[in-house]
Formats: sequence, C-alpha cells, structure tokens
Amino acid sequence: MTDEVDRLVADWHRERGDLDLSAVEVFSRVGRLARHLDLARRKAFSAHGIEPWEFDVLAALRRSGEPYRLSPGQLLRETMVTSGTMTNRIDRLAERGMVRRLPDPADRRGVQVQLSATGRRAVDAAFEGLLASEHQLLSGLSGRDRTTLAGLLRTLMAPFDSPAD
Amino acid sequence: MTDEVDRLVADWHRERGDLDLSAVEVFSRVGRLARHLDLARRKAFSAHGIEPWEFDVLAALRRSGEPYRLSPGQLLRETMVTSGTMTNRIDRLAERGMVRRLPDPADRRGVQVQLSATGRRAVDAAFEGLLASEHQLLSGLSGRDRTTLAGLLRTLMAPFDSPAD
DNA sequence: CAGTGTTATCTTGACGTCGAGATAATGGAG
DNA sequence: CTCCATTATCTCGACGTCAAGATAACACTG
Repeated sequence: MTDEVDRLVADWHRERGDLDLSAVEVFSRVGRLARHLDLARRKAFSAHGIEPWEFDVLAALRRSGEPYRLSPGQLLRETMVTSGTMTNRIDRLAERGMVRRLPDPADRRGVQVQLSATGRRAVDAAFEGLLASEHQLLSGLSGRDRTTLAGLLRTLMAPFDSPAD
Repeated sequence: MTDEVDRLVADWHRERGDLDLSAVEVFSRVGRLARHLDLARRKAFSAHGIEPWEFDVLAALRRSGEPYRLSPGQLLRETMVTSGTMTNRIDRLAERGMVRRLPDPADRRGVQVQLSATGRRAVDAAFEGLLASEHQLLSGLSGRDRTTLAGLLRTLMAPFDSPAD
C-alpha cells in the first residue's frame, strides 16, 4: 500500500540518494493531512452556514464557559491570528449577530466580545457536525491506535509548546 | 505532561460533557503541529533566501528529475493551488531567475517551466536546510516511533488519496 | 473539414490576512 | 503629580490566493 508521500519520497530518493528522508515521511504527511482536514472542516461547517474562521472565534468563546465573554486580545491568542485580523473577524461576526462588542468596565481601552444566543446555537451545531465528520475519518483506527497517535503527536508538539511561542 | 490540546479538550469536556472528544485529541494536534511546522519551514528556508511557496514549486521541478521541466498544469496539481495562483508564482520565480518559461513544442497552448541552474542550487540548499531542521524536531522520537507514526498517518490519509481529490 | 466539447493557461476582481503604525488608556517610578 | 514604558485595540496598505471567466488550441465526431 503506497500513498502520495511514498511516491514523493521515492522521487527524492532517486534524485538525492545521499539524503536521509525519514523526516519527510512524517512531516510531509502531517502537512498534507492538515490540508485535507481543513477541507473536511470547511465542508462540515458549511452545512451549518459558518466558515472555519468563524468557528475558531465562536468556539473559543463557547469553551471559555459562561458568560461566554472574552477580550479581543484573549481571542487572538487563542486563535493565533494578528490583532488586525481579529478586529476584522469581530466586525463581521457582529454584523451577522453572532457576537456583540461590550465596553470593558474595568479598562476603558478594552472591549469584551460576548457570544450571542444565535452564536451559541450556531457553534454548538457546527461542533457536533465537525465531531461526526472527524469520527468518520478516525474509523480506520482502533482505540489503541488513536491513543498511540495522539501520544506521538503530543511528543512532537512539545518543543513548540511554551517557549517563545 | 499536558499540552495545549489537553487544555482545549478539558474545556470542551467541562462545557459539553455529552460529546465524544476523542477525535479532537488527534485532529487538533495534527492541525496545530502543521501550523508550527509551517513556521519552522519558513524559518529554515529564509536562511537560503526563499519562501515556502517558492520551495513548493522548485521542489516539484527538482524531484521530477532531468531535464527539470514541467507544465504549469502539472505544477498546480503537485502543489494543490489554482491555475491563477500558479501563473502568478511562475511569473515571480521567472523574475527572480529561478525558472524559465519555454513554449511546449507539441502543444501550442502549453508552456514548459524549466528550472534554471540558479533555481536548482537554491532548492537543493533549501531542502538540505529543511531536512536538518526537521531532523531536529524528530529527535524526540525513536526510529520505531517514527515508523509507527508515519504508518498511522498514512492510514488516516488513505480516504483522501485517490478518490475525487 | 466544419462543428463542438475539452484542455491549458492566463486575467481579473474580491477577499482575508499580515505587519507596521496610530490612538488611547493604564500603571509604576521618581 | 508627571513621565514614560507598556498594553489594548483599531486602521491602513500590501500581498497572495481563489473563483470565475476569457482566450486559444486541440481532438474527436460525423
């Protein structure tokens, strides 16, 4: 059983037999898989009328728990985007009625982004759809394999976790 | 040992204890890891004065072997971008002297993109740098673990491989 | 060989993100 | 108090990508 990446590695090996390509076997698959997952995510969300970037913001608010309120600064750290991008995202989500901007009572520079009831319904439905879709994709792996995979990925993530991120 | 994703899952579990979050353990890590890898890739390439998108195109030409010549259509299929994007990329690579556009002798609609000597030197150096960087990131895993991980990822990729991709 | 659907590439306009900088408020040091 | 470095958010211009459509050439059909 060979896949895209096996062919990629075979090509490189033919051209550059002097190089150790073992890293490519892992990282190229991570990259491609992430790409396919993005598409699957987009598809799962489209059934609920939301975009991946919308989900990212709404989900951060949703999982922060009651009262579903975070500052733009907290949101941009959760979602790994710049402040300009977050301003734009909040604008568009507010236009759609998914969130509201409230003044921060303790800091007049600050703003609180409040998830609306509409937004909460949307993000809950979208998340359930996403889980169903991802569950499908995982069906090829046993429970034991899933745990192994999650563990190996966590190990790989470790260097990126806290330091100067 | 807990990571970002453990915290994410814990948050969701507190808010939505009714849902099975095992898929998140895997896919959220794949997505985040891919993001960090993109940054690491960008950093590794910057030492050689090229951008990730440049590498993607040049590497496709390089690993195709002599005479390092592919059509824009082949390139866009290799790199998973649209035709408009590829036209733009070839334009910029040609400006930098990394590739040349040649007419396709067999099809007057067609074009052949030819890797230049400069382009070949650049992509070879960049690839070596990338492998060194990725080797570092893999150092936390034993050879056995790497093989296991690559295998599990390949299994996950299988549904995406040939069908209507 | 005329007609027609397909293929290959390029063009265009809209969109989302980034990076740098602007604005405004805060909090600590002297 | 007054400075001043820091923090929070927003603004603006540039850039890369995409989607849709334009153009041109090919290849099959009758």
